[in-house]
Amino acid sequence: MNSLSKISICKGRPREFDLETALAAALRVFWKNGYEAASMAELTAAMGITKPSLYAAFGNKEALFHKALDLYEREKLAYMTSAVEAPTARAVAERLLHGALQMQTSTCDPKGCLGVISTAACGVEAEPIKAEVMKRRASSEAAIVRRFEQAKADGEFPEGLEPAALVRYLFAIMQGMALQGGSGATCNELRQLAETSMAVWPTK
Amino acid sequence: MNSLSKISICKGRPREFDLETALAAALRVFWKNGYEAASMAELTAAMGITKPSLYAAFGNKEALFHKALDLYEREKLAYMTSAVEAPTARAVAERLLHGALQMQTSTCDPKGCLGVISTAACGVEAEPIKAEVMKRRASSEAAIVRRFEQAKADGEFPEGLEPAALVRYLFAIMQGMALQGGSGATCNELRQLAETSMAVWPTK
DNA sequence: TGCACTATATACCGTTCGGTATGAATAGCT
DNA sequence: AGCTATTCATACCGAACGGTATATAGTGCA
Repeated sequence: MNSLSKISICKGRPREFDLETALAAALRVFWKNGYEAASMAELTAAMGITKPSLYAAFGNKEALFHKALDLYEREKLAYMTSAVEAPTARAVAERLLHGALQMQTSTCDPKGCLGVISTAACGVEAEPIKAEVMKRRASSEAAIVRRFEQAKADGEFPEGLEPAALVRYLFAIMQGMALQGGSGATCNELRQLAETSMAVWPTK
Repeated sequence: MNSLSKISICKGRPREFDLETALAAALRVFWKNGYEAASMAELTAAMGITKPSLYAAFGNKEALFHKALDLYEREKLAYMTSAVEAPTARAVAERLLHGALQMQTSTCDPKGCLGVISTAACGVEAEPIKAEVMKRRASSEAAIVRRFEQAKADGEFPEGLEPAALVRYLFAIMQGMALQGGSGATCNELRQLAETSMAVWPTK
């Protein structure tokens, strides 16, 4: 009878662009300019679609940013979640700094960090964006803090070093690296920064 | 007779606002929102003057920002120039971190750092702003590098630590502190960050 | 074929942006 | 007083902003 087995789903005219490809293009624009400075005109130009298509497919500018942020976390911030699996706190820090360094020295991606850019400056209209990014960063930090508490229980840290403080310190370095990377620092300079950070990493 | 001792100078109608006060108000707006997100409407409202008065007194938005940046460096970044007078590299770092900490924990100033905010994200129109801020930061960094080279000659550093790399590392921490301060970190958290940084500072 | 549905392209919406023309108001100078 | 110079307040400029109405084009289904 009614054969709804076939995945017809869509009755109307099929869209002429690929959602993921367009989203990736949007991500690059947000990444390069930040949320507010990324105009709909530049976004649609980079995505190769018109404004009505964008709004039909992604909702509005803010919803588009959220989906781009999802893609960013999924593809570019994977090293953060995998870093906690390192055997020691020092190795965790090494993986994090190495991952951050690779992000900034990649030749095919924009410089800087989307998260850093989005929380640094914003007008009133971008406050919810900033809040969302801060929330996600907090959950990333929390995961590393838990890992470092384990490391402390394992006796990896000298006296008086709190895991939460050490994570904040480590994240500050990575944020500074992203900032310097976005401000034209060379690969060598950033590598020196990562190496210096590891050179002073506390040992028991 | 002709008493030109009095500072007459100007013939026309005297301006009804104080230049320095208005500039300080503008600085706070730029500091809070960044260059692009600070609209002329918000600036004039905070400064208590109208748009034509602003343009007559300061030129345009970009010139106003430059003058606000001058004020910022003069009043808020004085600790950077005085830090180099500290007796050791460690003391220099301590002063810098302490100064940065005080900036972020001040209750009467906006959070974050104007320099960090201005270099993090910007559209094409703010590129010259970003370039100017980067130039000024580079000169600040250069002064600290020179001081650390002296410290290295004095044998204050362990083997293999380059002054330039150490300065970049230190600035990354301060930039990260400014970012976290602008993202709602508490005073205690920022103090922990500064203390952790000093706790791991390299000793010979 | 004709209907229902969706994506497309163009042209437009109201608002806000940075920046100004204009005329009245207020001062010093002669 | 009268002239000149400068500031003030209002109202306005063209351009760009995020977002949409509308009409056309392309698909699956009956």
